[in-house]
Amino acid sequence: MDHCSTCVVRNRAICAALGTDEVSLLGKMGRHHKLVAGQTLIWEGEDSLLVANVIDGILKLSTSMSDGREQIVGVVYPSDFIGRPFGSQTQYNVTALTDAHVCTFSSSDFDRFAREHPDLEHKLLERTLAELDRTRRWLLLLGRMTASEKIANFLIDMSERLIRPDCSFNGPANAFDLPFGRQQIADILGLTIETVSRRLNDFKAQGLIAVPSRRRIEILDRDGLETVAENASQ
Amino acid sequence: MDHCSTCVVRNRAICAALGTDEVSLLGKMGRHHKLVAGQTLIWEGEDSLLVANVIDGILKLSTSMSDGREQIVGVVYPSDFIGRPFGSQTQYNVTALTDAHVCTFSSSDFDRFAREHPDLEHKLLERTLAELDRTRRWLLLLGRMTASEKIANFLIDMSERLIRPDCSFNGPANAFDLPFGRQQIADILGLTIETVSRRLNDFKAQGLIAVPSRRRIEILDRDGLETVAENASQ
DNA sequence: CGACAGATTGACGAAAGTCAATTACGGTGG
DNA sequence: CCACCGTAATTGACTTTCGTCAATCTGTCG
Repeated sequence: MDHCSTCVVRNRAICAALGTDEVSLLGKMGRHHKLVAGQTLIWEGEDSLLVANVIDGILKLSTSMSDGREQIVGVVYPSDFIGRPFGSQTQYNVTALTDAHVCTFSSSDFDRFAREHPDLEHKLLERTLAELDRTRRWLLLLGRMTASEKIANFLIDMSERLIRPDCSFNGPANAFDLPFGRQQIADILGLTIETVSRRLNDFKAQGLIAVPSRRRIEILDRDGLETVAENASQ
Repeated sequence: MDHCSTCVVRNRAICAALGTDEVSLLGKMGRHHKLVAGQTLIWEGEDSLLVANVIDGILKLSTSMSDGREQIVGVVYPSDFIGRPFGSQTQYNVTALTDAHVCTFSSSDFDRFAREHPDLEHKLLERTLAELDRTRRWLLLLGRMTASEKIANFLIDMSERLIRPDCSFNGPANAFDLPFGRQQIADILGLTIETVSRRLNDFKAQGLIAVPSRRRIEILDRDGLETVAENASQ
């Protein structure tokens, strides 16, 4: 009955702030959910009714305009936290990119529990601060970088963040599968799929990367890619 | 000696989470600082040595690329909190846009104090979550909006956020002074000063706004401006 | 093997950037 | 109070980048 004791993210999710007794208290409030790829867990603008831990899978946070233009504003991985505690509305959609498992809590239950457990709130604060830093760096990418710079930075970022069956050290990977299609890459970088496709081919032609299949990326010249990421003109 | 008891932001800054005794403890750790317009308080990439409350004035948070391109990633007003607690590095510059007063704390002192005062951390968490929401909405603006849409949204945002000698209710202002020059507006919106200038003139020509002096904006047709903000094509 | 979504490629257009010249504001000092 | 100066902002001509639309290709899966 107590899923937490066997939970694969027990020591990496915010639950790591809690002792055995407390985590089982929290666990009793939580519900396991399976999501299929493409399924939306939380809708933009709806009342903030639930928060969740990601157990397995990858999800996107996105906002869109009335005419359909979309911007992905965050990507979450196993052990990451989802939702807006202490707030009335969630400002973005949360959608599974792959099949996923999440552990959901009612917002009000979670908020109450968190207020009674400062260590949990502290963990949440550290995560939120880190996410804010990351998001602010993304502003520079969206506001000031060219398409080539955006894509180079994106690839480097992915090579450092994917491959996280955590634990054992593994530096930046030079070959990996993206969990995104071209449209999603475009929605992350503020570009169109055509531009993403063209610039990727440029990189291929320059020998910086190889793209053996749709979602697979192999970085052949990391230094070169990093040069493009800093300053496309060099 | 105890500045806190007379502090104008005592009840709006994160200090509002603390009782009289605790705030005076915190106050003993704080240092008053005057900044002149243009002065940088924290440099991007340097060790995170201090955090601060803004007492008076407006400051920008910004990052830049090696060739000088700059993106403003945040703007802070009186009662707002500055800096990166619980972290090793600050990821952006903090620079005064106007003459300003801040109340600074050594990061390590503040971190220790915060961990001992859950209510303070909670306040900080709520602020950080709100700032993250705001920053994520900014991603949509930078990634997916046209210049006209960006500027219309910016003006509406400003009309709602300025005019905060707080307290007394005052809805969105239809006339206000921007605390930014054209270059700074460009650095917020990911544009050039020329484009900002041209689109502002378009709005003037359409009778949406008036620009009686360099930094003054008068919104003449808020509905029209909101229409442009949502969808420039309408 | 074939169908279909996803990705690529090409031709074209539009939006924003660049560079350069001009104008206007706002502060200073006479 | 007015003239002057320097910075900031505007304006114009031109270029570049990226987006749009349409056609084609490809790999994934039934």
